[in-house]
Amino acid sequence: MQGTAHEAIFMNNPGKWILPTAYDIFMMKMVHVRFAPSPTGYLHIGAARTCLINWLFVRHHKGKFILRIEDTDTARSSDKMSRGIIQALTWLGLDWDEGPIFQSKRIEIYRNKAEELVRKGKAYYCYCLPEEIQKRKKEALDSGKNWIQDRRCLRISPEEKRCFELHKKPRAIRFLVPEGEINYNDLIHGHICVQNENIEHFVLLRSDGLPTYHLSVVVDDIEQKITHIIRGDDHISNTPKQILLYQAFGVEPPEFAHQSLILGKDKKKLSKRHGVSSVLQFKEDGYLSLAILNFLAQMSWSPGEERIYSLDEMVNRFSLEKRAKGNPVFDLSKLDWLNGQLISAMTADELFPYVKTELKNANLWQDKYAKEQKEWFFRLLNLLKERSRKIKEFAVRGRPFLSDDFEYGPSGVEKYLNDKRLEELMQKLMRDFKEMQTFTAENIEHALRKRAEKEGLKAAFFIHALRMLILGMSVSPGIFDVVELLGREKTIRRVNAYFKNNPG
RNA sequence: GCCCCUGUCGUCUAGCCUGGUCUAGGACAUCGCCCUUUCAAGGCGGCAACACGGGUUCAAAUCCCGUCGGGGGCGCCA
Repeated sequence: MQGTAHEAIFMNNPGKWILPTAYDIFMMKMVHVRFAPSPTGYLHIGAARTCLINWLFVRHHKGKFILRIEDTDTARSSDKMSRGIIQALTWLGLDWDEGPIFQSKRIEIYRNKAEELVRKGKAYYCYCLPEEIQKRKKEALDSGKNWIQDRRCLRISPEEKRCFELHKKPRAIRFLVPEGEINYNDLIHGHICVQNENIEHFVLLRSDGLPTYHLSVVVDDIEQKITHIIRGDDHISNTPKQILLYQAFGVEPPEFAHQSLILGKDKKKLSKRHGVSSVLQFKEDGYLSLAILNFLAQMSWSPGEERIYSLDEMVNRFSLEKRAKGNPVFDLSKLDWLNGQLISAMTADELFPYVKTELKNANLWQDKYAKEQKEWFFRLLNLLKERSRKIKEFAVRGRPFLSDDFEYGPSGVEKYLNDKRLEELMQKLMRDFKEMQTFTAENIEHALRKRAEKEGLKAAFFIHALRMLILGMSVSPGIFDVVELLGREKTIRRVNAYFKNNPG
């Protein structure tokens, strides 16, 4: 009933309608979706994308979003990683309505469910050691046979079994895969069919009493009334196993949607190997969360025009059916562009907290930028934002504005500060600056061009040299704005200081 | 080896379901020009793709079959 009704609503298949009760309608409309990371590492970019897709879907359908931490692999999971994942999600702005629910606190429940399946004859005890199975698997494969699972413990004699139990031989619980085939309709891929004979008798409960992924995920998804499971393509082959489990528990399976996997440049599934860092590393590197979100969302999805979308806009436009099936390759150049677009479009006010953090890290921050020099500081932000692609660049490009402690770029010195008459000419320009009534960009430009004309030189001669002298770099915002912002006194002081320290 | 998924410019994608309007559109990157004071930004332009082979059809990127390529899975990991 549930599945059919969902199909009717979400697959646009009105032919399948049957009359639901009021309760059914309520349940049908309430989409329950979960994001279930495993805290065996930081939240990496692929997982963040999965979370985003789930989040967009559930917000679009005004459902409930559950965060579940799948930490049944006690050896590899850690609290620290859980906290890191939560921190990353918070930074991205992907909020949840329930949880985090830790599976490690529910072990007893899974254990009982596994035993229940054994009692029902849908699962069985397996006394094989993992090493034994591995050996048998290798032998089968080496002799050219296909290996699924030899189901040895299904056939052991009662005597043998009694003996194993007597000696307390460790036992796991395996699922007894019935004959037949599994069909399901993937919301992204369409119809998928797998023969049960190709599904191994997978383990539900390990010999140490801890559940495996398949068991815990299905038990939780049932209990938490998950209606849509949206995850990576790497789970496609797990889905039939899980559907089998739903059937064994007598529950209608939810809808499944498997989305493409992000690939590295070598076309392999993106992983730590590719040096692609955690979500939080992107934050460190000066990316804005909205840029990351746009970047991730627009892999396998095209919301329309090529631009930045707010989360609300993405939520409105989102649809699983519009998702592309092919695996996208991870390429930072678009992210950089997106980030640059965002920065340029931000107001100084919006930029302020980000840049403040960055400047603090670079030891360039002073409290006066938030107080008496706030207006000046905002002017600086507006000048720098046009040509910045990452927040980090504000510290680099902004340094000579904020501190006298900066370097002179050697190639720029070589190129623009080598003229024999430079000092003399610059002193003349500085005199012009001193005589100026109001020190504005307009007046500065006028004075500089006039000076150049008098000396029979191109304005560019003064412009490039002046930029090097006062900023130490050959790249900056428009020089007249720069000089105005830096101020008359500091400009003259820097020019003089340079010649004093570099005589001749 | 077996099973499943997938295949449009270098990259991200639109188009595919509902064949003709596709000499395949956009964006990023790249190249060139303009603007100019450097770098960006902006404007204009260039390069660049339907994996291949069969079919169906008056007509195929679009439908069917096959081949090849790519990815994922085949754990007492999740």
